[in-house]
Amino acid sequence: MLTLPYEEPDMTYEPRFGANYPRGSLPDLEPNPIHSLNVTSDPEREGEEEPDPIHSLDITSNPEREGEEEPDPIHSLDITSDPEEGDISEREDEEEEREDDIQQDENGHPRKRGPRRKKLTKGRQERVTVRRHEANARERSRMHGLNDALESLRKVVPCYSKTQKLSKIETLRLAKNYIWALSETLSAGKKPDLLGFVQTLCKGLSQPTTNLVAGCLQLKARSFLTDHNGEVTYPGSTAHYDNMYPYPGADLGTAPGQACSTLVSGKPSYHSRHYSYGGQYEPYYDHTSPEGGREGHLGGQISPPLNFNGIFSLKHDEPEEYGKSGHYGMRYNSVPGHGSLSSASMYRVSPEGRLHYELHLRSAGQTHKAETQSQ
DNA sequence: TAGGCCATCTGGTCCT
DNA sequence: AGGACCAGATGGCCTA
Repeated sequence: MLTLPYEEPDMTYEPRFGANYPRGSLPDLEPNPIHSLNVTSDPEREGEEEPDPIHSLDITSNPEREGEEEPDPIHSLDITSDPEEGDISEREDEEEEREDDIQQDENGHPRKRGPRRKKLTKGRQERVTVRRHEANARERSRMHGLNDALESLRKVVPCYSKTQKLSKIETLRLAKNYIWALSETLSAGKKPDLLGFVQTLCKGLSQPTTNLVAGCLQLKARSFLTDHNGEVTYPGSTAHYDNMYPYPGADLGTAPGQACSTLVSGKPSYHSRHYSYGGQYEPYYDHTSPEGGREGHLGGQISPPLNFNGIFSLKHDEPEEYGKSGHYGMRYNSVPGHGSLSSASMYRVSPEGRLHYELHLRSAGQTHKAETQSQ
């Protein structure tokens, strides 16, 4: 629901292997044989489940089989080699259990020929099962780690709510936009344009996520919606701009009405939304968005314009306060006496506490306290 | 009920 | 050889 087709050029691709069988081409499955581990295909064994035509184990690691035809497009169990085959008694055991090739498949077509199948011994079957279970556990653990990292990411992107979590894909998109927006701010070397910042933040996000971010940022989503082409549209009134965010004029060192009046009076457009914050800065949105607003410049490459030979430092205080409220604001804080804009600070504000993010730009000859703060 | 999102299982490939 | 990584497949849950 949250996810809309994003601007990834093409999400479809050629699979590396033959795993993507058209579902229609598969035989009808039992109600739920899906993930069972089938290590035998002996149809005579009573009381056992039907082999899963999809996920049954197919171990064909015998290098001698290279170049042979695939034994079966569906992963039927076919264990044809075992590194431990040197054991004579086991070999005899296998010889007994070796089954003749089934001459016909279920459709009456002759089966492909290949190495004669042999059934698993109990011990080997157990080993296969154990290895599979271990691999499953590792995979679960790996995915949990991935999800943990994603959760960490959720907490540092501008909109975080425990009650309404961003989906994975939206989290990544928002994070990318966030990085982009911050990078633009840094590369511009001037105080950020709030509206533009939020617009960049919401580029390509789904409507629900845009609304969520808007809610978090106390903005009206419609004021920075983008159209189908990724262009920002302003559907009419701008009257609500001045209550989009509680503009911290004091924090910015400008009169409260100063920047806001620019917001209201100026018809903002994505390419001309340069608020004057005192009028001392040149327009800096000469390029646009993470989503290819600069045709021919990035050539489809989506990467933030981070330069300056600088680094980010993200100071995230009191994370436990985070998420206590679903209502956050964003404000920017100038540092008195830092007219050079070597440092820009940004807050996420909740009623309970203020989270202070400081962006420190280290450029030639500049040293900032970020370096002295523990990471 | 359809669609989105997610967790999980699974097997192929790559890497150490 | 074994683990990591990846992507396909599937079912469950939730929401509009």
